[in-house]
Amino acid sequence: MHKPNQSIIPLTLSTLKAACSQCNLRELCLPYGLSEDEIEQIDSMVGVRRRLKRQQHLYRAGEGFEAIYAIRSGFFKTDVLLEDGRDQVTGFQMAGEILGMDGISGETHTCNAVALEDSEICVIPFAHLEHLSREIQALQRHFHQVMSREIVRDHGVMMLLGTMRAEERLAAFLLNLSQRFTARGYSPAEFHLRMTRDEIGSYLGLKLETVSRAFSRFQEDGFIAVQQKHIRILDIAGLKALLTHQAI
Amino acid sequence: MHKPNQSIIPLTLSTLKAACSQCNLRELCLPYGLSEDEIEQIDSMVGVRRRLKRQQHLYRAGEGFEAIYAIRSGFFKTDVLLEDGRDQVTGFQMAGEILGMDGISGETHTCNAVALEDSEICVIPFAHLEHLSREIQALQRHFHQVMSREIVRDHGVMMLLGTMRAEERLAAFLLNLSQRFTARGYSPAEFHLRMTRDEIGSYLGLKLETVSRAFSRFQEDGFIAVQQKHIRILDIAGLKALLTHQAI
DNA sequence: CGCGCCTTTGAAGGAGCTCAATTTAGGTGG
DNA sequence: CCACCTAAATTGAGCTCCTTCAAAGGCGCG
Repeated sequence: MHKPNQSIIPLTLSTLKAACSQCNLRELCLPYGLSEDEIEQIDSMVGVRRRLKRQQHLYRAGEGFEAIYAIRSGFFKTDVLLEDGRDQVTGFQMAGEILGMDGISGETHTCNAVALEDSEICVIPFAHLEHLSREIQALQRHFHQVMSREIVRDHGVMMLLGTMRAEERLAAFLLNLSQRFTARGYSPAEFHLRMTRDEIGSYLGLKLETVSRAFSRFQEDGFIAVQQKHIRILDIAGLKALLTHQAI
Repeated sequence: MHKPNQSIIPLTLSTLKAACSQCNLRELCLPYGLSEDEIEQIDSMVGVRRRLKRQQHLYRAGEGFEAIYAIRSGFFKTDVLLEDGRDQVTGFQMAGEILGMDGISGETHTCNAVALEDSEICVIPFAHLEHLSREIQALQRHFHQVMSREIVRDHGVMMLLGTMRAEERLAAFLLNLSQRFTARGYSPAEFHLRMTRDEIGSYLGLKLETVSRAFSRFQEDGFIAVQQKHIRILDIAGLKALLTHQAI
């Protein structure tokens, strides 16, 4: 069932134990206030870990759905394809976030998930998750919240795509990244983009040239310092003002 | 807790019995193959019905979340608001569809739900739903699928907003409505739009004038016949071709 | 029957796209 | 370790599709 080109970390006693109870991303993936007992059960829910190299697919649209995935380290994008070849990046995901929920509704995944850097994920067989969340109320609630959060996030993207101009979209994008990096203990102001201008553009409904121009404009205006994929935010308030002070 | 201007249909024994087991939308709301016993349990999950008049809010962004809602009859829109006043319609919902899942992630709803015609909804207290889906596996699975379907739908809208030109967006919109009306036993080719050009435009990321022009263009080209809110699709294949034969 | 809201249509303007050329960075093999 | 090579990013110029602004027409509701 697993791809030969994806390295599987076998479930020894020690890696098993480490699955969730030892994981420093626990507060991102799991609810608070679980008992020792419950955490042990959840540990056993995580089937295997899997490492992916940059540009490897975690899953593809059309593949059978069996599990969802928690990102332990690394960075992903998800995208959907139209028959005529057009595609759209639907999201960028980082450590502690969940991938694969698009597959629950049908038998198969509806989008592709691709690692944008070498990454490690925890495989959570979905049948097992459903079984456990019938037993552990906090887990059930948490999973529902994770799915709902994805819906709310999508609404935000729809708002961005539907009503914002190019520079507002990019500002919103940068602020969102900054906030998520911060939540993971990284600098809010300085980070490396894992994706290309083209991928940013696809996500934001813009062409890569427009993204590039907006970056340059932000730099001229002193909001950020850009050097290729390296971003330093110099004026967070300024970026936020771009969003609220609606330019029509 | 309920709004004084919303009529509540009290839960008498007869309305209760009618809740799901007698409902002709059952196959849209609920999984197949439930036992008599399970359906009875689910019947009891539906708290009350509520009628809403055109333009009434079912819930508003910021209101506490307590229940999700199944549309028994009528038509709704959901929209999100930005601080600066811009808003975006995130969806149109019809009979058999579920509203309110945006509220699960936090304590409160994140969007507004407004009836676009006189409607009737079933209130499903969320705590009750979670309780029951811990007992009835098919219900649990079904609810997960409903949430996942919403995520997949949102991805489709993102694709539409991110990559399609105006006429493609409108064609996709009409085809989607047609397909959903068909699934409900209505004509695939002839229907009344419940929303204004402005609301369609908001949903599609276009201005109302652009929507109007695209309607006129479709009529000129013989794809549809429009008279205000009344739509008759004359050439479904033509509309579909607009989507796949990517212009550019 | 009149008023307001929704819709349609026209004309001009602009934001972002397309096409194209150049620069830069990162990876690879000698 | 350096030179090469290719993919990614930047920047410019012209164009296009959608928006904006404006005015007129139509439908529904009180």
